[in-house]
Amino acid sequence: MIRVRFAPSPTGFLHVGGARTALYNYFYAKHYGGKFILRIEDTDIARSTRESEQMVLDSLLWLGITWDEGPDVGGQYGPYRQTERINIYKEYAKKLMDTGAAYEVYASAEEIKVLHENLMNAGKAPHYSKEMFKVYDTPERRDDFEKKGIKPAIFFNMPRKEYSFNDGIKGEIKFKKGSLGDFAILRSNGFPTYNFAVVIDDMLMKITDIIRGDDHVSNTLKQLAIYEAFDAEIPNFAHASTILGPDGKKLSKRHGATSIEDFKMKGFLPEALDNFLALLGWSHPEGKDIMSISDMIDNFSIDRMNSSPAIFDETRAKWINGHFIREESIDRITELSIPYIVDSGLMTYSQAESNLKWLKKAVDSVRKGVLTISEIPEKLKVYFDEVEPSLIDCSDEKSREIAVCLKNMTEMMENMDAWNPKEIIDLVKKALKVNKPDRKGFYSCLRKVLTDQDEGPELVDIIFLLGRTKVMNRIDKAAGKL
RNA sequence: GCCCUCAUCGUCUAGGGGUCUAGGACACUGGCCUUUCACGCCGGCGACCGGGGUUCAAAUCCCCGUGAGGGCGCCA
Repeated sequence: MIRVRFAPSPTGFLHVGGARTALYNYFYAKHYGGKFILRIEDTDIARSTRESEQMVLDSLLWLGITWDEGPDVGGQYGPYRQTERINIYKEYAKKLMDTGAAYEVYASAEEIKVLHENLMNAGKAPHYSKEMFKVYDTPERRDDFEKKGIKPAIFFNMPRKEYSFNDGIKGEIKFKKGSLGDFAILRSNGFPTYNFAVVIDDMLMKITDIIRGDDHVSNTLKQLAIYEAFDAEIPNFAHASTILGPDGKKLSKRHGATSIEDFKMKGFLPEALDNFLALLGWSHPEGKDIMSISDMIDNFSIDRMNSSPAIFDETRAKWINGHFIREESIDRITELSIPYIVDSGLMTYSQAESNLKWLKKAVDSVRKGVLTISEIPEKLKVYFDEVEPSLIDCSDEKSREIAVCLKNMTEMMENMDAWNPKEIIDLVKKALKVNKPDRKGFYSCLRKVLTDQDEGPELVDIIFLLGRTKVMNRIDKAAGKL
C-alpha cells in the first residue's frame, strides 16, 4: 500500500509551492490507490498557530485535496500534529542515545552559534562533533543545568561516510564522506528539530513515498543517516523543482500573490489553479494543457516530472483559468461571481437571488471575455449603467439612414409579442431590410446608443437583457424627432 | 569556505544518441470569422548557456567553466 504525506508548517497561508507539492502527493496516492496523510509540523512554536493550520486545511480543501488521515479526521498512526507527538520523539531520541548514535550537549544555543561563526570565519565547514562539545560537559554545568531545570540538547552522531539515494526525479544523488557534521535532533526545550521529527513520523506513519520540494535534497542526507540508525526501511524520495518568481528568484511575497487564498480572491477556479500548478514541473503524456483533476490523477507519474526550476507565470495561469470559466456550467460561474458583483455594488445578494435567471444570462454574455471571476462585475456594468445617449448627428446621408433605421426598429419593437433573443435578431434583420443603412455603421451606432461603449457583449444580448423599455428610450433619445 | 541540485523559444514544456532544418502551449504578431471586443480557426516570430571530449553521428553521454537555486541552524 502506497502511503504519502503532505506536511505543512502552520505558519501562515498555504503557498503555491506547498500546494503544488500537496497536489503531486495527492495525485500519486489516488493514482496508485494509496493513502494521503496530512501531518502538521508545528514544532516551531513561535510561528505556528491554529488559525494558520485551519487556513492551510481550508486552502487544501478548496483545491479539492482531501486526506485519509490527518489531525481533523484521525487515523491509526496519529496523532497527526507534531506538538502532540513530543513524547514519541523523546522516546526515539532516547533509543538513539542508548545505542550511542546520539548524545547530550551541554553547550547553550548561544555558545553553539559562536562556535558556528568561528568555524565559518576560519574558512572551515561549520561541522560539529562530539569532541568539540566535550569542553562544555563539565560536572559544574551539569549541576547548573539541573538547578535551572534546563535539559541538554540531543545531537545526532553523524557517521562520516558516503551516503546516496535514488531520487525519483533527479536520479542518483551522492553525498561525499564528511559532507555534514553532527546535528541537533532534540532541542533543550524538548522539541524535536525538523529533520528528526520528519524521519520519526514518516517511519512510524509508514510513509512509503515522499514527494517534496527540492529545497530538501540536502536534508535527505541527515534523514538517511537517521533511518539508518534505526535500521528502518528508507522510503522512495522524489524532489520536485523549486517554483521561481518572474525575476528567476525563489518565489516569495514580494512577487505579489503567492498564497492560495490570494488566487481564490483574485477569482481563480480551484481546478484551474490545480491544472496550472501541476504543469509547473509535470507534463501530461499527451502534452495536454487543459485537463481535469481525474485526468491528472489517471496520468500522473513521477517519470514525467521535470527537475529544473519553473518560473511562475501568472499570464499562463490566467489563460488556463479563462478556459475553465468558459467551459464550466453557467450556474456555477454565476454562483461564484455573485460575491464579486455584490462587492462592486451592482446588486445586493437578495437582488441577485431574485433576478437569478436574468443574472445567469448576463454573466453568460460576458464570460468569454474574462480571465478571472473578479473581472465579471466590470463587464456587467453595461447592463446597469444609466446611459444618456446624445442625439445622432444626421448631417450626412449615412448617419441619417442609420437613425431612421433605429427609429423603425423601435416602432417594430412596440408590437413585438415575445421578447427573446431569437425574435430580437429577426427584428433587427427586418429593420435593416427596410432602408438598408450601412450595416457596420448601424451596429456600432446601436452599441454606442445603448451602452455608450465601443465594445462589450453581443448586441442581441444587450438588447435582450437591457429590456424593451430601456432600449426604446435610449434609441428614442438618440434618434430625436428626425 | 564545504556539500548538493539545475540549465531547450520571453514563459511552461516535449524530446534522454540518428526520425531535430528541435514539437506543443502561453505571450507577442499577421490574417480569417464576426456588428465591435472577446472566443474560435489558420499562419508568423522565437530556444538546445559556453568550451572541450566520447562517437560514423550529440539537444541527448562525460569533463571543465559560467550562471541560478538549495543545504551546512537548538528554523521548517
